[in-house]
Amino acid sequence: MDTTPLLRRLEAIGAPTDAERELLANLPGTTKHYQAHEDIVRIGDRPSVVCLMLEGMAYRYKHSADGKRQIVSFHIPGDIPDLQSLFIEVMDHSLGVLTPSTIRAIPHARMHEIFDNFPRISRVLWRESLIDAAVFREWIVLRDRPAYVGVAHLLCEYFARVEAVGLSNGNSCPLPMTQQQIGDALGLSNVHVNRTLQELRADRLIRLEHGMLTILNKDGLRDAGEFDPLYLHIKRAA
Amino acid sequence: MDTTPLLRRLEAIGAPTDAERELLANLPGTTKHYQAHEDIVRIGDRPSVVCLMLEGMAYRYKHSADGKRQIVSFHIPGDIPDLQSLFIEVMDHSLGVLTPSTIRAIPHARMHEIFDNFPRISRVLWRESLIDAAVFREWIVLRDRPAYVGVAHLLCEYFARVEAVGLSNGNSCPLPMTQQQIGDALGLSNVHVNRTLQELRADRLIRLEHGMLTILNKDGLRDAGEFDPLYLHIKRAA
DNA sequence: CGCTGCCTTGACCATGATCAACGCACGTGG
DNA sequence: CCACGTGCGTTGATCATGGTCAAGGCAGCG
Repeated sequence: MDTTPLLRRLEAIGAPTDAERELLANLPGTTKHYQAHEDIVRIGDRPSVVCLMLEGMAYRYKHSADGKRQIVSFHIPGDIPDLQSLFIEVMDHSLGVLTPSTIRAIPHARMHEIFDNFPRISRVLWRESLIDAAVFREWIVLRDRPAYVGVAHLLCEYFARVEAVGLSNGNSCPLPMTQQQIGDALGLSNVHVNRTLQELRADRLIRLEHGMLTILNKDGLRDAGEFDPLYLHIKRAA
Repeated sequence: MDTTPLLRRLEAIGAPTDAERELLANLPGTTKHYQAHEDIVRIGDRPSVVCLMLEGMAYRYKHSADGKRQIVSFHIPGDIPDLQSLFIEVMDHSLGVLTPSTIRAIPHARMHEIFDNFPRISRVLWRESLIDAAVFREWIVLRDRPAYVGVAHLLCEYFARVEAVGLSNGNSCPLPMTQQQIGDALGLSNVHVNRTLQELRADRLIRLEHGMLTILNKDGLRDAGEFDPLYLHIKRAA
């Protein structure tokens, strides 16, 4: 079980103890694999486990009344996208995977034991859930910005998060979402996302081929996306 | 110090112990008053206290790059709008009040002591912060719906939350926001909010006068706003 | 009694949706 | 090895929701 991404977050808060490292290396629960487009939990479910992402990419979504899929977040290794199920019985949204993914399903009771025995882990996860909320706030604001800003911002945020868990390579990282899915996240049509990405390419800010994103001009993309990473509250290990 | 709204939430989770009631009646910290439009904390601040709303109404906001105010949440008595400052050093948004308000400023250290001594309070507040996030998710989706739906939804949500802490009166409650502020929350212009409210009135769904909202047709407003309160996870005391 | 903030109305305009069609790459089976 | 199917990206044409600008009304308050 590769829990490196989660360990990185713990390291950013402070040096993990041996007991904490031991815990992460031997997390209780069972490892599961999902095919692309499968759902992990659905709205209305009452889960008894939480999912730690080990590999792949997941997203949370709802459907609006007219049937459109609305993506509210993307999740990468190290995230626990359904942590809320520990404290809230019924799911108010669904969680699916974009790419073939591996997760660790940890029973709620085990998580509560971990909270009792490792208060620092509990604090890190509470903090993570508050950052989750900070990202939602940012997306609320994003939905009022023009498409060019929104797409650029999404790419900046995504890259920053992927980089923070060590899954980027220089200025490149995998970008497994389709243009349709980017649109579902930003409230744009796939057609308009396409045109916007073309603009970003024409402006020499990004390259996008074979599911790989390369940022050609980091400052330019940041400015285009009005991106200030403060709200991600990313800490780097000392 | 009237902590009835907060007590209601504790009651909804389970019968509070005498010690818990005692704690709520004598929360540490200092009581403060704010004038309408004053800010409690600002983006970039590093607060050393959290604010429990006792009276009035607050809101969290950011400014987008073009200078527009973007409201990301409204807060009513019983809320702790800046709970995140306990775990995240720097504020990534601002918190202000809409109406003259009374809050209890509780030092972070006191809050952490409470968490250590009253684990159930800690769980309730973690749960609250997750519901906070659920509301943000709903607002993300809302910003992709037509104005008529958005405004109706906002009113449904607001009324449900106010009712849950016992501050409504039948189908009426105070609605202290201006149309401009409703627009800042939904990403609409004040002009369009005005026209949308007129439609809702013409459709006999609401009455709105002297800062009081009256819901004339609850089912109708719910349908108009595509409102399903599941995401608020409101529990009622048994 | 006059300000000031908020609500209201009208005219015009732009961003991005929708609809429709085509291209293109990759995977699968004949 | 090629033919076909399918999912995704791309392009063009038309349209609508809601923004912007500008002006007036109205109520509460000093």
